[in-house]
Amino acid sequence: MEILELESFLPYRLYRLADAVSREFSKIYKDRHGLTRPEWRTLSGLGQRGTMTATELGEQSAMHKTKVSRAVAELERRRWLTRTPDENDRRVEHLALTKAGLAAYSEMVPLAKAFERELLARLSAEERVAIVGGVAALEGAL
Amino acid sequence: MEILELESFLPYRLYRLADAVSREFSKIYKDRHGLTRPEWRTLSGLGQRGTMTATELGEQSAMHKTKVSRAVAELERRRWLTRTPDENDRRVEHLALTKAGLAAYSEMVPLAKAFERELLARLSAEERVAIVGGVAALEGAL
DNA sequence: CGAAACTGGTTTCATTTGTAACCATTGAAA
DNA sequence: TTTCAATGGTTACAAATGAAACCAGTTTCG
Repeated sequence: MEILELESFLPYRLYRLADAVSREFSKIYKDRHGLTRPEWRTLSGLGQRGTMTATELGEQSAMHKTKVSRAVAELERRRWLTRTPDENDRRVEHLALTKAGLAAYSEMVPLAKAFERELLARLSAEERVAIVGGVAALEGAL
Repeated sequence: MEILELESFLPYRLYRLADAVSREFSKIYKDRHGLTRPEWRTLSGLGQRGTMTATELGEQSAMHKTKVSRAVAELERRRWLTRTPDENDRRVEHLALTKAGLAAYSEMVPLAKAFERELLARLSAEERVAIVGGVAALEGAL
């Protein structure tokens, strides 16, 4: 009978790896500020781009619109972001971080960068090229 | 102010990639048999190894014991696996697939392999080496 | 022995998620 | 211009998850 070796099956390995990395990284936003992953991505997206609509946020950070909606609601509750209705289309809201939101963002950015740097630092130069290039290639293949 | 580019941030890219691949792959076990990921992993683990305890399953497939417990309960409900109490330690149960479980497993294995093959087929030989090697390297770094 | 401490596995409860239905508004078509 | 499809965003509900408490059974060690 034909057998599948789970440990070497790419979808499984990829998922397990991403899960482990993400779990480790989540400490930065979870332990410090009690953010969920969608909330972190929302904060991060707005910090990076300045202002975005919920739909744009969903596209940029690969989140379903319900996740975006809930994350935005929570960040608003914390007064980390504000909504500004669009002039022309009253369905649309432009989101932007408040001072408090920006403060949290700029506190976490260096930590995030350090995390990535230290992760990659455990690899050789060739391995770094391999993982980054390999991920890019697979992304492109989808 | 320092900015983080989410789109090129490795933890994010890795997670998004794994999520996309996993989502696509899940169709094989979800659409066909209505299995969840933990259930699929449990089936797969037992199909591969023949017999395992819940704890071993958790180690092999990187699942929390509550996930294993629930997945095993569901597969048992379907009569896809049976439990046999251990002779010496009455806390332990040895799990094994029934005929029906094995049938489902051997039906899905070729589909899983084909999925992986077709995914990798979209890459060049160098890219394949890169992704597989890169993933292995990062796994090792954790 | 007999009281911890530990381990395999299940259950409970709160939180997170996904799907689908929904509301309001806009754009296209008749 | 009225109707119908599409779009931005929220909500309701069911299912999946994680953490911690829990229930046997086992081991350790005074």
